[in-house]
Amino acid sequence: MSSVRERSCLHSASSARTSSQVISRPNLPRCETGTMDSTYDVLLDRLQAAFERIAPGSDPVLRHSDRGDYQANGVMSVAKQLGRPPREVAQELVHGLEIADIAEVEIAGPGFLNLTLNTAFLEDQLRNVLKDPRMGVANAAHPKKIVIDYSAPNVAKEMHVGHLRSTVIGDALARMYRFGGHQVIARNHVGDWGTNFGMLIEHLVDLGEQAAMASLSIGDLDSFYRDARAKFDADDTFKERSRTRVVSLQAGDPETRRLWAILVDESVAYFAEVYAKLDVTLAPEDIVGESYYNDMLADVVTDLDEAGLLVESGGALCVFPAGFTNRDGEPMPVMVQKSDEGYGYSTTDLAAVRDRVRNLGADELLYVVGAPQGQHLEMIYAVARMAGWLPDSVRVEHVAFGNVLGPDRKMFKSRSGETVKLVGLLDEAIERADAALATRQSNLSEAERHHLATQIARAAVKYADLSTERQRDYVFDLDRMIAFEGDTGPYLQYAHARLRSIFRRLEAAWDPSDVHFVLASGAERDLALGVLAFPEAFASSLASLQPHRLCVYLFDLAQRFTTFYEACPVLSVAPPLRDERLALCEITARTLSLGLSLLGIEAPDRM
RNA sequence: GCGGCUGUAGCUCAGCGGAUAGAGCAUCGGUCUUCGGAACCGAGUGUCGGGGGUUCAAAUCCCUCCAGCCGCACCA
Repeated sequence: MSSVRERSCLHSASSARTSSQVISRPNLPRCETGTMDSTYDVLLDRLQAAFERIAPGSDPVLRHSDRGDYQANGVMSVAKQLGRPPREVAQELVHGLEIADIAEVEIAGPGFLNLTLNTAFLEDQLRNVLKDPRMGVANAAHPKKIVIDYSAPNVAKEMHVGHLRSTVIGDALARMYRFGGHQVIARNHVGDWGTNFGMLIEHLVDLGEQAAMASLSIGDLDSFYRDARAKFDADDTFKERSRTRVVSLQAGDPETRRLWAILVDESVAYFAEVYAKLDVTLAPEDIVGESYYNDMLADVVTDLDEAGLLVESGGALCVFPAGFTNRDGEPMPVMVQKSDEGYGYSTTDLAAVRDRVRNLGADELLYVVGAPQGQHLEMIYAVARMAGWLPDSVRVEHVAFGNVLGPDRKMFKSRSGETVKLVGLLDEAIERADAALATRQSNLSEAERHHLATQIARAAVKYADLSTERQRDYVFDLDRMIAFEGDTGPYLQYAHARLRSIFRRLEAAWDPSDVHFVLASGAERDLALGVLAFPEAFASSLASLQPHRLCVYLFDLAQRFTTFYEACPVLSVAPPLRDERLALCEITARTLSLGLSLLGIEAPDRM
């Protein structure tokens, strides 16, 4: 029944954050170039050199630790491999480890290497970060071209919470890839083609162009679609007109195309409003909808035919990739041409793969699409590989995500059982943030307050979506996500605003180039270690295509800051110490701001 | 039936082969004449869905069972 392609599905579950251990990853992609090496990379280099001498190819398994700052867990497996006692191997490793200038090493337990970083080394790293706008993250040495398919709303249909997930996750990944030094090509695969357009265009004709445009331009897309659908189901004459209209559309009839363009233009203008409200980077030129591939479809089928892959089945032309069976155990088809000779979305998706690899030169294809599309995409990849359009050198990932659930833990629906409009949720979040701001004494103007409320609301909604592991479903709970305490976007913004406020109150100038880091207290040291872990968190988050890892890191950093903030006065202490603490604040503020920006979240200076 | 995802504290969730499983919320108790209290500190609770297996080491990998959600050709 639902007809327009629903790429971004609704539904899924979720999760939390914690202390620094979660940051560490084995085999992180190296930060290849840049003005400085990240703390993790420096440590890993030294350890790898020592491990290499004893067991070539072994992994030190470097992780954050609560026993030291870091721990290397690789000794035990190396010992096993060599058939020697682990402690003995650890001794030998430590003996050959050139690391005294950066850390102290202690062998513990069965053979763990606990590493405690020297203050002098931390100072070096902090000074580097202080003057590095990239906060220690290097640009990729080998930039790749990444095509990210995300958002994908449908023409003449409302954007709902499922589109929220695709849009927010896709946008965060796009920002992260760009920051990493890669070239991102965003592809907003808008549903602007297909049999539904017969009915939509006829409905437009019935309403009259002006009335239809008025209806669409106020964002009343759902009722437009619903009314068209109702007529289609109830009225055989209308149904017949719709079918005829589809044929005209596909035949390129100018008048039909003109009417179609009205629907597309009005919808695209509406999408642009939603994107602006969400503050996502998607631009009009990123919209490359299904219709774009229309002219390539016949060619796709021809290519498949020439490759000898086509099979006729029930009058339709299909490809049967190996390994996919239906509920009767029979092979499952990818139908590339229907029995009425029309094309379906599979053909469009194949054309898109071909276009993105062949014409755009993509090194990597990402599909930020709901989890239920998984099998479909797998089959598309399989056929594309069979056809030679998708070489092994091109990485393809389905960046799947779970559903957004309502309070009842079922698919998020309004009281009347309809899908929930995305703009409605955003507006409600803005209202709540605005009301909360209004209760605090502030000298903000109405306009300033509304702007701030919008920033907070976006942070609340986006962070709630991003901070959970993608594949899980999560419950959309506005109260929880907009709370200013706990693991929320507004909490992170607040931490940042407090930091900025310190600098506003700073009366005398301070010289960042002449700061000495003593890190005398635990809170200062913990904060320093926190900021220095940013490159790891970023690399891990990007490599796994899991923005929630960056969220977990930022929340941990914010907590380290507030602990520091309680324990360590900044402005009221004398210069050497004051400047050190100011520097820590400066680095922390910039790291929070940068990290949030990579998630598509703004960090206002005051709130 | 086949395939996919999920199952960790009262609730929402981190934990991606390592040492005593961690956060937030909620609860209880503290701090504070606030560099912005939208804060901080402390306390408690766990058959990591069950059962096998691999491993020096398993919430984590493999198998199996249970529960929930989702997908499986002419809609996209």
